[in-house]
Amino acid sequence: MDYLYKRIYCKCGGLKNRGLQIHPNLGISMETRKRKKSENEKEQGAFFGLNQKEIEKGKKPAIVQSRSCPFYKKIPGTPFTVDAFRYGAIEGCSAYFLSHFHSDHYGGLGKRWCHGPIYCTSITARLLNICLSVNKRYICALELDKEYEVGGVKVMLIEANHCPGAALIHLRLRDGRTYLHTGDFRASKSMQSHPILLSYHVNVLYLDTTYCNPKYRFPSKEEVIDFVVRTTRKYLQKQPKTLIVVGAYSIGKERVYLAISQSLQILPIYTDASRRKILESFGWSELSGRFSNSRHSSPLHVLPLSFLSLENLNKYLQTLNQRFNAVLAFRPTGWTFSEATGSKLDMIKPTSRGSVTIFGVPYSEHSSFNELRDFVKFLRPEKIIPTVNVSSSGSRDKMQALFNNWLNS
DNA sequence: GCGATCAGCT
DNA sequence: CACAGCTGATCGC
Repeated sequence: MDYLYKRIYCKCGGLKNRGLQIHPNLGISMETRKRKKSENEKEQGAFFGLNQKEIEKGKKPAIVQSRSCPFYKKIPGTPFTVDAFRYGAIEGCSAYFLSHFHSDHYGGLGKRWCHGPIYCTSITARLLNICLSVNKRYICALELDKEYEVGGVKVMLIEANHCPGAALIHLRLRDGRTYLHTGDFRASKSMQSHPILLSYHVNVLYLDTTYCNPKYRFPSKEEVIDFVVRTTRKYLQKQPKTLIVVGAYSIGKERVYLAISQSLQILPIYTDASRRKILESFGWSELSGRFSNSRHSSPLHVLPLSFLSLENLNKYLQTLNQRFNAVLAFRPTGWTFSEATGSKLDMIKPTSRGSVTIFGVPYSEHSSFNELRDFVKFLRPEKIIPTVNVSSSGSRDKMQALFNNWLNS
């Protein structure tokens, strides 16, 4: 058991950052590395800030130090960047915003960060300290829904409905212009009643366009949670000695297991020490009060998503010697290929073998296509700068055509 | 050995 | 598929 546990999901903090400080001498050696052939290599190079010479030589932006910060991470007219920590010191940037604590956004942060103050929510601030050992003197925690002045700009962080600590960044410049950077977010109707979004017209919107394609339709979080709870109840009725497992990678998806714990009164939630420490740092009493140290006495376990295979879960079940005789696992992923919409959730077919059953559920922490469209139509910004799916001109053009359509109808 | 990075993978 | 990592290889120190 210990072997399985340590090897598969307890590696020194499990959730620790792998990407750290840029090294000044990483240059030449990287060029020898294998590279993926790409048709629009040249175009990508230009987009990601390689100079023309480098592009003509066929260089990819593999060298961190020579790769410059893409334009969409810089906020014009301000000394700010957003989620830009992997480019060393950025010229003209005196305040580095971090929208939320996921590695593709905080990449480059670590104990040696020294390029300037990092502005984020208090949950994200605690995670920077706990997980990445970022020097406290660089961390500036801002409360949600409170206006601050930073470098002559009025700043407000707004709940992003993504992972814990994720924020939208609302900026009001001295010249009267208003910008909104969504970081990663899931747009919702309730966001549309936020006072600051109702008070100021947004000139430029930096938008999380992860699912900016009509094929991305999925149910609300509430519908998925309801499905998970109903399914759990059904399995427990049939087999009371079922172990419930919820997969998760770093932070995010907490509501899924919290809802199971709350609605089924199977109080204790078991997870490993490193994840527990992180979850407790959120300061959510309804969650922190439910943890158990004992794998054997808790019927609800939170395990790394990568661990959720039929084989692993079957082994895991064996290690809990007789306490449980079946496993019901949920794999909350952004989007499932199966066309599971709100009304079709019950059509989701699990994979199962022996006494292990795994359900993939479309619990998304990004906006669906329709949610994105409704949010943009509500804001009616003059300009939209997508921050995701920007590496190919094809997808950029497609998105721009959609934006034009939304704003002109 | 250790930290940092990337391609490849899921 | 796409998310948000994880793994192994490799490099510099």
